[in-house]
Amino acid sequence: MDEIDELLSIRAAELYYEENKTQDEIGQALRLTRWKVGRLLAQAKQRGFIRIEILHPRARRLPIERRLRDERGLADAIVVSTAGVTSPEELQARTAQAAADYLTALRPVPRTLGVSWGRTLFEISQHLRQGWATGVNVVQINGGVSLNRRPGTAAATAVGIAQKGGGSATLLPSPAILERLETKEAIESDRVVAGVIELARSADAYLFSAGAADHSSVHVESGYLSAPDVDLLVQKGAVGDVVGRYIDSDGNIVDPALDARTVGLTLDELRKAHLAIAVISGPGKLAVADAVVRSSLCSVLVTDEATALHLLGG
Amino acid sequence: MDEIDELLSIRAAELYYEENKTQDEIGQALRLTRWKVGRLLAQAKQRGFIRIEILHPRARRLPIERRLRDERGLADAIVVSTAGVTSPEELQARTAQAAADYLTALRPVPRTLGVSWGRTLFEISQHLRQGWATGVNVVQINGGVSLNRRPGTAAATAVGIAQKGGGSATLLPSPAILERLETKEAIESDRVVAGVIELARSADAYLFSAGAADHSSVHVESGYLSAPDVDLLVQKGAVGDVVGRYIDSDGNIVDPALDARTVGLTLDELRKAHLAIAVISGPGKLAVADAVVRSSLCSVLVTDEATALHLLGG
DNA sequence: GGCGATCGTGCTCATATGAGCAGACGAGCG
DNA sequence: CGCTCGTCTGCTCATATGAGCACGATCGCC
Repeated sequence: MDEIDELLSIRAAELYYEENKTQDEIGQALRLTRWKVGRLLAQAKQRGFIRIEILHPRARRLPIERRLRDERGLADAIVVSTAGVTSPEELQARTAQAAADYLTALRPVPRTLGVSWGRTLFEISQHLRQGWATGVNVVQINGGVSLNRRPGTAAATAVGIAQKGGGSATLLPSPAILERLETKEAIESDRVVAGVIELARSADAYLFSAGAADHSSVHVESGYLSAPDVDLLVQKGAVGDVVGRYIDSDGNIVDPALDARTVGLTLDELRKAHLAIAVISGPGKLAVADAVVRSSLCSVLVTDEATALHLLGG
Repeated sequence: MDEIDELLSIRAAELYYEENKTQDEIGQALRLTRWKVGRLLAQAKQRGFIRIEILHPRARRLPIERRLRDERGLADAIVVSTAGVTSPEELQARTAQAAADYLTALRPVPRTLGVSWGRTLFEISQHLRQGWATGVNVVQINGGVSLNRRPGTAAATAVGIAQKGGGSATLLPSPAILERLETKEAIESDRVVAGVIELARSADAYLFSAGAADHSSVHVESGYLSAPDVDLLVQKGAVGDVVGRYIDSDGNIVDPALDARTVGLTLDELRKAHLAIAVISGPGKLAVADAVVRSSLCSVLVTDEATALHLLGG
């Protein structure tokens, strides 16, 4: 297209989209036939001169979702729009809302839902509506109730999701990571704990997030790991954690010894699940998000536009 | 509209604009009639959820132009889009291009065009195409050839516009501002100078910019005024200058004594013109732009979107 | 509880738009 | 010089969309 046509297509686009004239009227104004106008508009679109944005906190990006499904082999993907986002909190809220919406619309409704805990999960629980489901029982899939500095967040998450969904919550009464392997094995052989883990294994669906491998991690905040511990993990290639288990960029366990002291479902159990919903968003989690998707830890991903584009761009 | 309809309208908009489904298909997907879908889309537009932007350096904002004409009484207005602008230089270039386009499309073609000089005018001269008109003679409307540090800019502007328009340029061989009133009167009574000014008065159209009242002014740069002079003018209420004459926010001359020493067309002569095209853009010129429009110094304004919205918002 | 006002709904019909096609035009080549 | 090929143009026709209308539900008011 030469410059004259390019300019005409811009003039046509202005009249069409900003002044909502018909293509015929534009044709008269610019001394073109209406078919020429239609073609100019089509070219303007195709060449990317026209950008249509949907400005709404609940807006999604369906074309990106499709690409994620097709190119990254996900069963489903939910991508929230970042248009008009001003703060990290807003991004987090939008993603949590989208996850809550996805859960609410999920069919068939899971009878048992396995959940992890953390900031993201807690926010999802808050965005769920009272009565989002009827009779959904919730079970924790990794430990972490007791040592939390902000007590009750882990429990509140599971209980909140269950209560709003008209079911009950089953907590996993165990720390996330234990100091000694023996203690971990002893705890796992406890009848109650073993029962909870068994229940978690039988869940119809899992909902979890992933943490970045840095000092802002809930594991550091909760006291399960120290800042130097995390530095060491990063040195070994860790990009983040999923249900308390640190993985590298290929989704492999970074520190098997540490992993053996971590209570809850294993990553392979997650991988075998029919429905594993990961909710991961924010610029700090690009690497983990990629690792999770690359290693098929989730079948469904809820994320933001920027993260999604990163997953597709690499 | 309740929340459920709001969400539906967003879903519909996603399917319509991002997935280009027909309203009928969307109706089937969301279990709505196609008429309902059409109404949801109309509401989404009307409530501002849908934003359509035209991303092109030559794109204009016609609705804003219309409002400027209607609400600020301009004969015509050209508003360039700021979408995708990354630097002040780009904004300047877009505005200059728009002014050049406007001149080129101007009918009837002016036989004599009065021009001021400065950074903006120079850039317009560069954006004009060879042969933008045939036989347009250009005359300077205010003094300022000699003292310029970057010599020749003022002359190059007028000469460039004339040469590309197949005409000749008439320069005003005088400083912009003289130190003594007597000198100014002597210069104006010179046969050549008086002849040029007489020619300028008879021009069919005027093209000029406006300067902000600060130290970045070309008058400071050219040595006609010192920084403290400008500070004093600001103290007296100056918001900027037009053809070398400093005005307050109502368009009145700030310092009559200084004005009497300024060579060129007077502001009232500009106001009486049939066609006075002001080209003013950039965040530093909001106040002058407002003063120029408020006091009818121009009949046509070429500006950027942000400045235009400022003119409408106050 | 009856009644009108108001709103939302799904229709009919007119209009706007896009797909596909036949002819015109011009560039490149034998 | 004439041919062919590809591109662009303006058409026909099918489809998508929007305006306007009649109906029924809902609500407030008496």
